[in-house]
Amino acid sequence: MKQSLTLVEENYLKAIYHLSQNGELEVATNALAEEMHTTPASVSDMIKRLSKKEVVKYQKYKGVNMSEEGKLIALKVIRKHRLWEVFLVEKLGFNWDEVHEVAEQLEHIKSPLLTRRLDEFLGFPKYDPHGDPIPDEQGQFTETQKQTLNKWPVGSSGTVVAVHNSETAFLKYLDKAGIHIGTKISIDEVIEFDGSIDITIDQKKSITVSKTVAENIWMA
Amino acid sequence: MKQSLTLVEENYLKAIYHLSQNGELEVATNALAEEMHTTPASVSDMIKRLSKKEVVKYQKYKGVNMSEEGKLIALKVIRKHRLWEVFLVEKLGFNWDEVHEVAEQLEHIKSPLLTRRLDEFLGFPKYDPHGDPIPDEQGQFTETQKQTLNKWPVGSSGTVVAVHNSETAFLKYLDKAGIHIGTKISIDEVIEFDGSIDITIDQKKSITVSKTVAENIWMA
DNA sequence: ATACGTTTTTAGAATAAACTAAAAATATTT
DNA sequence: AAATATTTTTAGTTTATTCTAAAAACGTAT
Repeated sequence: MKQSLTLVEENYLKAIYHLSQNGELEVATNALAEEMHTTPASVSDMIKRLSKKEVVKYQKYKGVNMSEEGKLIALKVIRKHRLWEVFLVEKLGFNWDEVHEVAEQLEHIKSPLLTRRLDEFLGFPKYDPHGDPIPDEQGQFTETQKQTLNKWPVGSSGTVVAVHNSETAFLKYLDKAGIHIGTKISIDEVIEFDGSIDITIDQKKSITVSKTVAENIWMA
Repeated sequence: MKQSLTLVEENYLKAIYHLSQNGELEVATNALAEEMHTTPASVSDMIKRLSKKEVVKYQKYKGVNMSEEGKLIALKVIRKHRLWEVFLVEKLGFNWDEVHEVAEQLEHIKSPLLTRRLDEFLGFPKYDPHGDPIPDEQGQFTETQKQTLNKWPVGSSGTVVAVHNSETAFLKYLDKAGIHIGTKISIDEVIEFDGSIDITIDQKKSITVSKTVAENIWMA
C-alpha cells in the first residue's frame, strides 16, 4: 500500500539508508541513535513503528535493514534533497556550504508534480553540488567509479568528483584551498607518520592536506 | 524574544490574520475552528498556547486578536506562500489552480536567506498569481483599491485584479470562462431575483455568473 | 562457562496536537 | 428576567515523538 510517512520517519529511513551504504547489512541501534542525535531507546521505539509499516525489516537485538519499499522511499527523499541543492546553488546563487540545512527541510515537501517539474527546470541534472548522484523517479542512479583521495596512487593525478561531509567548516576549507568539483589534483607524496598528503592543485598550488580531509574528497 | 512556532501554530496565526481581515476585531473560536477544519475545543487549547507565547491577545469567551509580533509572523508566512506561488507558476509552469496545496507546504520552510534570494530570483514581484499583494520583509504591502464584482456599478467596466478562493473547482471554472487576472469585464445587468450577473468578457463573450462567483472576483 | 561489559529493549513520563463529551458562560427570545 | 439556544471552555483520552532509568539480552575474556 502507498505509505505516507511522517517527516521524522522519513529522516530515520534516510539515516538507515546512509548507514547501510557503508557495507554493513544490518544497522545497529546505537549507530542509528548517534546518526539521528537521539537516544537508543527512542530508536528502538521508532524501529518498531517502521517495522509495523513494513518499510524496514527488523529482529530484536539483531539490527535493522530496509525493505524494498523503504529503500525506494529513502531514495525519493534523497532525490528531492539533491535536486533542491542544485536549485539553491544554480538558480539562487547559494554557496555549496549553505545548502544542506535548507535542503533538509525542502526534501520533505510532498508533491510528485513539483519534483518532476523542478527536475525539468534544472535540466535533469545527474549530480548535486557536492558531486553526489541524483536518483531518478524509480530510485535508479549510476555511481561513478570513484575513490577517496587518500587511496589515490602517489605520483598520479585525478579529478575531484565528490566531497563527503556537508559541514560548513569543511566546505569553507576547500573553498579557501581552491578545491571544488572538477578540480585536478596530483598526489605528490604521502607522509607516513600521520597519513597527511602533499598535493598540487590545478598544476599550480601545492599544499598539504590531513588524512581526515583526504578521506572526504572523492576522485575519479 | 524571537519565537519559533510549530507549523500548526503558524497556520493558526495565518487563519486568525485572514479572519480579522474581514473587519472584525475579535475572531471567534467557532469561526477559527471552521477555518482550521477542527473542533472548537482544539482551538481553545491552541489559543491558550499562542497566548502564552504572546503572539495573540485573548480573553476567555471574548475571542482572539493578534499582537504586533503575531501579525508580523503571519505576514512573513503569507509572504513566503505568495512568493512560492509565483515561482511555481512563472518558473515551473504550474497552472494557478495547482499551486495552493504545494505553497501551503513551502510557506513553512525556515530560511530568511532562501526567502530573500527567491524574491530576488523572481524579480521582486508585487502580486501573486491570484492577484494578492506580496508583503515585504517588514510585512508591508500596498493593497490596490478594489471591489468585488457583485458591487461593481452596472453599465461600467473594470479589470480583474484578484480572485479570492483558491479552490481548484473555482479556478478551473474561471479558466473555462476565460477569466484571469487582467481580464476586462463589463457589467451588463444584475438579476434581482438571485443576484446573478450578466457580464461581457473582454468585449467579446457574454455570460451569466452566480452571485457566489461574483463575490470572489475582485475588480479595479 | 561464569562473569563483566556493552548493546538493546522495556517501562514510565513528558510535550504537542488532536478528539469527544460534558460543563460553564454568554446571547437571544419572549 | 426566565428559558432556551449558542458558543466556549474544561476534562479526559489518543497518537506521535521524545526522554531517562531500569531491565534484559548478547558477546567475550579468562
